Amino acid sequence: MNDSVSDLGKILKQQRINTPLTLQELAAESGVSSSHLGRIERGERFPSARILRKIAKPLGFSEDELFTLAGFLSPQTSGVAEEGVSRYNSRQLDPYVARMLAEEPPEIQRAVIGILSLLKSIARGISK
Amino acid sequence: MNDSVSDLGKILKQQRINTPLTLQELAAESGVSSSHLGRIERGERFPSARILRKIAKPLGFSEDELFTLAGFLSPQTSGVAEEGVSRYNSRQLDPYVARMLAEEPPEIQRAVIGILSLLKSIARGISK
DNA sequence: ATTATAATTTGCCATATGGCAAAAGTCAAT
DNA sequence: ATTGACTTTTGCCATATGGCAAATTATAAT
Repeated sequence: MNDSVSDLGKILKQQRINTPLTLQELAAESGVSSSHLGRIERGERFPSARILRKIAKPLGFSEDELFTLAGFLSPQTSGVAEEGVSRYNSRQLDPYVARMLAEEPPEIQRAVIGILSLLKSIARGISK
Repeated sequence: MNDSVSDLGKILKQQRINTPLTLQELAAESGVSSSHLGRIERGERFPSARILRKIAKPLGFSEDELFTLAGFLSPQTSGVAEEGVSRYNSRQLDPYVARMLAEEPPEIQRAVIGILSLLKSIARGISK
């Protein structure tokens, strides 16, 4: 299991909480049992494509997006030659992150960056 | 099992024969056992997303294409959902913000979103 | 036909998925 | 504290997936 996979549960939960929905409500809307959804969120089960597809709309994801997050689709273009390309491209913006941030108005988006650099400079100060 | 599902096997076999490849060769190239591939072709098993992804390239399919054939993706989704997405497409990601965030590793990017939603939920609590 | 070789199918099994119902937490209002 | 209404987690089980090795079935080549 790689990072993105173990993160999937967190992402799904965060999105559900944000929406906001309870597990039971999501279960009702998606047709997936709440117990299974719970296990998926805490990483005890990995959702199949069928399940992913069912929960996409209620959570406001596009199918592609969820599939990419789940590692079922490779990001963006099809046809990456090597599967052992182990290292994640760190110069890319996580699609989930992009989508979440895009929902915020521009001033909030920039404030987020401001806070981030503030935190980074604080961290730099501490580590010195 | 419905029609389209039982068709998938025929399609895959057709494509393999056309390529041309034997089951064993496809197995070698895809990393999926030939016995499993055989069962998939004759409809005794249904391929998971992981398996589909593995065999896509050797067979000359794009991932999207195979996923759509398998019924995992609804036909013609390219990131933009056709339905009630009013809440989401209204906004765009500031290019500057995108550039700054893209320089951070994925876990930081997601942490930023986590902090943002935390702040938002706190704010919601206050305003109530 | 007979053997050799490659290709496909089958038997068996280990593991993963996912649902249902019961148990365990949460939380507000007495 | 206790009740009652939700929400989440757990126990258990039925089913599906997928690999390995043996068995079967083509396909040639003497």
